[in-house]
Amino acid sequence: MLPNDVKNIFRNYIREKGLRNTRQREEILDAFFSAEKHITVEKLFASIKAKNPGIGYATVHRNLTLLCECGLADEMKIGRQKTRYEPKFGQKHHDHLICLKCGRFIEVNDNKIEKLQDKLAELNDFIPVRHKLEIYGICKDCK
Amino acid sequence: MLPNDVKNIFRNYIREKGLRNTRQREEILDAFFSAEKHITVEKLFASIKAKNPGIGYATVHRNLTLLCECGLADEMKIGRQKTRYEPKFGQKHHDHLICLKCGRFIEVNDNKIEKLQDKLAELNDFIPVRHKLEIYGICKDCK
DNA sequence: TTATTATTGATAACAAATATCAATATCAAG
DNA sequence: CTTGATATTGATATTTGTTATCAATAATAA
Ligand SMILES: [Mn+2]
Ligand SMILES: [Mn+2]
Ligand SMILES: [Zn+2]
Ligand SMILES: [Zn+2]
Repeated sequence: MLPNDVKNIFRNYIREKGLRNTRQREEILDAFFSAEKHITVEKLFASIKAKNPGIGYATVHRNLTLLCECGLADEMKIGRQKTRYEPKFGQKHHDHLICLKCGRFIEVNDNKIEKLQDKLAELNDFIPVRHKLEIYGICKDCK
Repeated sequence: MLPNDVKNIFRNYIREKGLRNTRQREEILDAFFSAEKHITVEKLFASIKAKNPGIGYATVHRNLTLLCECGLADEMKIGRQKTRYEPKFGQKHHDHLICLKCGRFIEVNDNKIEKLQDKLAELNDFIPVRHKLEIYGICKDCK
């Protein structure tokens, strides 16, 4: 079961925008926060469809977009792959090590790197807003 | 005019693979190394077509792929944007600051960051192969 | 010069993301 | 609890960027 805070963020966002809550929305929210991180629409759709064959792909897609809008999800594009989504709630920023063999995502954070990035931006008279650091290589299980 | 080394790398690669050199290939090579960095197929195609209306989009695309294969170009995907290509010849690795307003790419390199990345990978029992660091924000001309 | 076959350019096919739309469900108001 | 306005859904069409196809042409080696 997922924290009530998460549900409330979503429900409040929906109400505030004059939208409506639906069975599908609750299902998608639940499934998304229970599923593997960095999931594609396709996979999330499949997992929901297993229990609710009536669900539509477009509905899942649309609601993932909504989840991004209200800050409960982040969209990520890795190379030519399909867009992935990762649930976001009360966790700080992180970067990824991505295994070239098995595709595993390892979440990492290095405060020194983050600080140096800010320095680097400043040095170039550049105001950093967000960043993406991906290290591709071979994970311990694959070597 | 571009260094003869570049032309030779391309020509040698072509010969070694049993391929053939063509007027279009020379044109594309020239145009690519004269054009703005981080260019899309579409833009490169347009710039070539201005002088040679007969050129085909697919030909430009195919040859950019060839250039990547022989190490004279790097492909880069930024979010949902079209694939970009950047010429590569005798220059070391760099990362990018990307302006959210004007789209400008600023090339940067920070050796400390690179070292820390390797450390971070090692700490996770991960063999780094390549990485991508993009810092999005506002460039000095846009703020 | 000739034969072989890689290349080209036009266009078709493909895949992912998004838009469309009629049927349906939500929910505020009475 | 109805009812009416309208947001949502699910099926499918459209769009977009990329890649494949193929007949005509051009590049190379013999
Ligand atoms: Mn993550
Ligand atoms: Mn660059
Ligand atoms: Zn792995
Ligand atoms: Zn700018």
